[in-house]
Amino acid sequence: MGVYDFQRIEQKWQQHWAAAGAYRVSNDPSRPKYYVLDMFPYPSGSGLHVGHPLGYIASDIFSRYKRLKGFNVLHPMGYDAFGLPAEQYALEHGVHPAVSTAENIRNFRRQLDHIGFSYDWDREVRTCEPDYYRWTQWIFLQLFDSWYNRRTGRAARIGELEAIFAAEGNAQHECPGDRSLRFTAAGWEGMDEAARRHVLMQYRLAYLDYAEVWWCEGLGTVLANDEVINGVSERGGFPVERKRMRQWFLRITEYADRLLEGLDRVEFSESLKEMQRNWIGKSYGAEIDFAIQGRSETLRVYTTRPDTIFGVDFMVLAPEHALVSAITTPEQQAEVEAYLAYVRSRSELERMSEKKISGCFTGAYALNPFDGRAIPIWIAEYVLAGYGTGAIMAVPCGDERDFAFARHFSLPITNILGGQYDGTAANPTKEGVLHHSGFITGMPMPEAIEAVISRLEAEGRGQRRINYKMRDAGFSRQRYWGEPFPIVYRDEVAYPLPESELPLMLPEVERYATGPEGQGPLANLTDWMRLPDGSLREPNTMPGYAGSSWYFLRYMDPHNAGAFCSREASDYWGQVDLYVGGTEHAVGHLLYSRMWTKALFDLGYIGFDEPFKKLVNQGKIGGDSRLVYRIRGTNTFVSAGLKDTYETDELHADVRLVTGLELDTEAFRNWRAEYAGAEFILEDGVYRCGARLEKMGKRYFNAVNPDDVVAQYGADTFRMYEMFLGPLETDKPWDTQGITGVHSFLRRAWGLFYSEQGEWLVTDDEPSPEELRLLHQTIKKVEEGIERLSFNTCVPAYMVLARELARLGCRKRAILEPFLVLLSPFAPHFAEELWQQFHPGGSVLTAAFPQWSEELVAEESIEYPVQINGKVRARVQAPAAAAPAEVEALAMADAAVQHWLEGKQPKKVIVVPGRIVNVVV
RNA sequence: GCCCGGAUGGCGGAAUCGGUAGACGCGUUGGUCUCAAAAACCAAUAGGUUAACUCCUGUGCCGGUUCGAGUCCGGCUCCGGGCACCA
Repeated sequence: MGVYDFQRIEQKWQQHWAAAGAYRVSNDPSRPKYYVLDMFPYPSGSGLHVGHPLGYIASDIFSRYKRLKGFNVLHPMGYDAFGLPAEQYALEHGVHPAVSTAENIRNFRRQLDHIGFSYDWDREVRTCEPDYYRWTQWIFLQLFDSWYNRRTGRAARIGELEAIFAAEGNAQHECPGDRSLRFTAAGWEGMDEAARRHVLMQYRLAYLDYAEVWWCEGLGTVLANDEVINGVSERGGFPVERKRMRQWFLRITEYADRLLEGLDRVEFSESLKEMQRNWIGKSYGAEIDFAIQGRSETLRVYTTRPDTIFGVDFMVLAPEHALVSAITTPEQQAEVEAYLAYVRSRSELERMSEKKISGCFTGAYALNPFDGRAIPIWIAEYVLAGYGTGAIMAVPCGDERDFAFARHFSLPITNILGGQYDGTAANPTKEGVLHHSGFITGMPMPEAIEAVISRLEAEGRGQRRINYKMRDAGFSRQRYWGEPFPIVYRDEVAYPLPESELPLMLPEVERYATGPEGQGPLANLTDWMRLPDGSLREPNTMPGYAGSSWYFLRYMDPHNAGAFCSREASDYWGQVDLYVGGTEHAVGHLLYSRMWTKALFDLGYIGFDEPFKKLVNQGKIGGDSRLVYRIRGTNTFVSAGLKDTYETDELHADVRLVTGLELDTEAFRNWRAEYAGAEFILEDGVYRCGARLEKMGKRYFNAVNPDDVVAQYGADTFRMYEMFLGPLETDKPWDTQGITGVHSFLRRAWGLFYSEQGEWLVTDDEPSPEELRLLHQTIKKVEEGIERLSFNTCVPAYMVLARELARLGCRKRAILEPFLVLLSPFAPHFAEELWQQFHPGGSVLTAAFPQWSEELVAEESIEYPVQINGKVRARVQAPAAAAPAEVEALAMADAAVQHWLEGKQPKKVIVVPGRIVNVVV
């Protein structure tokens, strides 16, 4: 009892909390709620290193603090358990993903439990459990059964759309899948079931479409862009081809504007909002129709700069553009075909990374809609088929890419910028006046943009248009370990599975190999694939982000067998008040979950349309690697200081074999078989390692396991130290040495309560004003620190208080009891153990966070620095309540001040109450 | 190239509203204790200057606003992150 026996204490309280269900939380509408969420982990096989729990610790501290402040806090944890790594492990080792995933989860849980988190484990979710993915499938069906009504700006039921079609056709509701699709009520009436379903599919929020993928016959699989090099597969060198395959998509593009607008209503970091805005990539411009010389077709382009239309010197089509074959002249035929063959051989990845200037003239000419000038039409891979109309008007004097292209092919360049264009580089300015530009000559550019669009619209040659970079999200994976689609196909038409048949269970498979035609492994299960009535199942599965797009809702009502989450529960818990996680999900998970939330809101299932009110991105903890230097071709290692005299190879040594920089050479020999016979060239009798900061991870042998740290110093020290390392949001290196400072703070704090002999030292004496002031200053600092998530500034506040109390010999209950409450979010086991002495059978978890009082925080007297002409020359004491005039009088009477004034009269004296006296001479 | 961040002792960092720069911890140095070492405890620790009291310089660089700038404004440099043929 005398010394701080953290091992005994922590084990005792972790067991006690678990047994008592101390962190169980109920949906209690009579109490104010607060929802603190961590991004749930993917349970990988390698377990946690000290970088992983950083965000979990921060959110745990905040949760505990909010509980002490009287909130009913929802603080859950679960696992994002479907995904690729488990399936690859299955392929290589034959272990069922469910088995390896369960094993990994057990290991994660064991590690988490040692750190003393306050999760309500009764609410745990696992995305791979049928009770969970049943609702992932159900939400997918809601998206399938919905369309986005652009007139009301929200999703609605597909049945409503059918009624509209029957009444008036689609004139009021442009088809997002095919803008040219037009039909009347009579047209709808005339369609058969399959045709109608086909039309509806092009409106659905979850829809089926054909999309191009790389198909490799030799491997019998679809390959990702990065697996294709120079037209052959990276593995095996088999040829690949573009193949259109049926894939599911989410129509997230319909939500682009609301995803942008919603960012103004949430507290995310500016950089993260910017990432999302860039990803969505909204741009304002116009579509313009160019006539093609001698042909009836028109060429439609998208541009953000319609004002530069008189500077168009050539047109460029994407190689995949539908008009290419039609407009190519016989003379250019051979050249165009050769170019298309070249483009087809290049992967998307190469196309984007190499950025070669390449292209080919089609022989055709477009006509400028205003001055009728004939403009050559080229094809080039720098124009992307998937953006805008897949065709551009090139203005080389104003666009860098067009300029480079014109230079490369020696095309003439028209100057519409006057003196703003010098002929050596394009000038993309939007501030200037147009030259040689017909009816807009002399007009400022922003004005000209409007003038051109108005005229185009009046003449029916173009229209205002907004474009987005964001594409609809691919939702099919040719994989096994994911949610099966609750869909059946009859005559190639997709129908939803009835709700009563959910969940559609993921069937067992013998092997995880890809199915025929690039389909998922499920396609190998012919019995499962074909239903008794002859309809077919969907062989692919949903992507990893399906389950993670709504998990924060399930925590609110995790055992509900009748709904994904009752409206009652989601109305009570509402938005996640604080969401903590890494930036790696900036444009994936965080966009998808925002979209799903908006769709569920539109359909009336929840009452809010942004899932996360405030988001904090914790920084990464870097690893401090240790390097050893092996003389090339030998098994002899040379100490860092002497390495330059030899030719060496740098290798990583496990950080656990090194103290400071000194290598335990014996342990190093035993570490791995290849080093068993290692020899060492020492300096000053020791082997010194080199050091480098890099990512913490297995491959650098610099990962520090929290289990080891907790075993040596305890969970409370570990928690405090992780916070003490620096601001939550910045990247910072791990330094195992530094932990002793925090650990000895806890030991000293323990010493305030117990003597070394184990006597309880706390008294019931009245605290002195100084002691009260110290306490209240600390309460204030800690409260303010936690509120603005500056956990790193709280730890020094505790340290100063403990030091000062020790100095004063203060062991008074009136001070130490609130100190324990203050400390409990950071060091819960420590606080709980000592709290027992004050409240046997009670718990610090249910205490109230102490209030600080302005009166007690205030000093009796304040020391004012006195600046004379900007330099601090003296300090004077003044009563805290002194008015500025009194402080000034006291300062002027001070001998040191008079000395510095050298008899001169001050011109001006500024007294900032409580702060400073400034004298200008 | 574009868009966001950031730069403070030997190191991690603090300074919340424009008001004593360097809290707190690590490391280092010295001391106490010890046969010795470790641990623990105490003291010093931005740089320069001084026997000392002092004084000067100092928050990436240049300039500005202000009685007063790490903090605000203008112009750079470097580092980190994101996006990248999106017309």
